[in-house]
Amino acid sequence: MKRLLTKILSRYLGDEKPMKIPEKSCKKYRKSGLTREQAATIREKIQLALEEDHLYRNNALGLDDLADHIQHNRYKVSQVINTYFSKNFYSFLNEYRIQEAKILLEKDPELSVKVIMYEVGFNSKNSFYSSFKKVTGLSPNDYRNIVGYEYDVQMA
Amino acid sequence: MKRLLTKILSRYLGDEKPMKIPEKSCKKYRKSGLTREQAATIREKIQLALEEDHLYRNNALGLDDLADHIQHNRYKVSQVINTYFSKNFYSFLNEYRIQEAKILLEKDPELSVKVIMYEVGFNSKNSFYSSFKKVTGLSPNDYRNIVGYEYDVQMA
DNA sequence: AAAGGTAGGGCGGTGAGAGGCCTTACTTCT
DNA sequence: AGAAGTAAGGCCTCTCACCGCCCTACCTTT
Repeated sequence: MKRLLTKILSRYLGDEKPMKIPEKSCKKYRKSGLTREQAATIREKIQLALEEDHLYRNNALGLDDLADHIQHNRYKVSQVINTYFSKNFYSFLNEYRIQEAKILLEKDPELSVKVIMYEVGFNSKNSFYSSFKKVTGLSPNDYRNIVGYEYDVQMA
Repeated sequence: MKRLLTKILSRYLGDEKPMKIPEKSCKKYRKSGLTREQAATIREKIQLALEEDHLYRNNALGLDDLADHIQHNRYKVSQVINTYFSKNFYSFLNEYRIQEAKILLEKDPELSVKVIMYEVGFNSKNSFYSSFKKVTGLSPNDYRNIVGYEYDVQMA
């Protein structure tokens, strides 16, 4: 348990997700024929596709599939993700997966890590672990334990 | 008419379409994860899509649509066209269009060039003319006249 | 005036390279 | 022993910058 606490101190503090909005992305838009309005539309559709339709649960989802789903050109979809969210496609996609994984880890302690991994759209342990660590700074089980611990603290 | 004859002499002679098969394309295949068997499969599907389904008549056809139609990754489809047929997507596509245009020009002298152009999948004069010239060496009307002329000669 | 033909701008395709995913195999922890 | 986590390597997808084609609009020819 001490080990976990040191992990909290070293990595989990101040982890409130910067979620930085790009400020000088307008210049980039000029490079291709993508208007700001169109970019905003595409952005919303992308978010709907993931948040409402949970496309990320499809473990074979690719950029083409997403572009298909929202009926927009793949180049533009890629560009919007890159410039607006400052991420590449997979990083963007996986954050949704990890987000759901975190919820499942907290909500249902009986679910194995493996089951959760498949549930949220990953196919392999390794991908899941590395993505999870990249986002949260912790491995899935550590995260589960720490969230449980913090929950206890708040109760006390 | 003299002008047409000089055009025949200068550009139309020996126009029997080389149709060169690529010989050293194996090297390129190694670069990506595309096996020769897969490439052959994709190649056949591409040809079926165009020759049987006449996809080229769709005036908005893009690489993505073709890839969708035959259910293969767009990069692989592109690679097969590039390496196997030694052409880029549009050149490849347009040869099918021009091929049908030539037939229509010969078969039905009443059809206007514009109608034929739309019929075979082009949207603009310019694209049609330049593509047609690239393939046949002549403009559509010249081609029609020359073919008619040669036909008359053969009759005589 | 209508058909044939020619020049710029934007979208789409291309190719090389980076980075992520997946597989296999190994180590650690319970 | 089984589940969790890590590491290395191959394959595949995405990305970025560039190039080429298609389209709009304007001349030229008949």
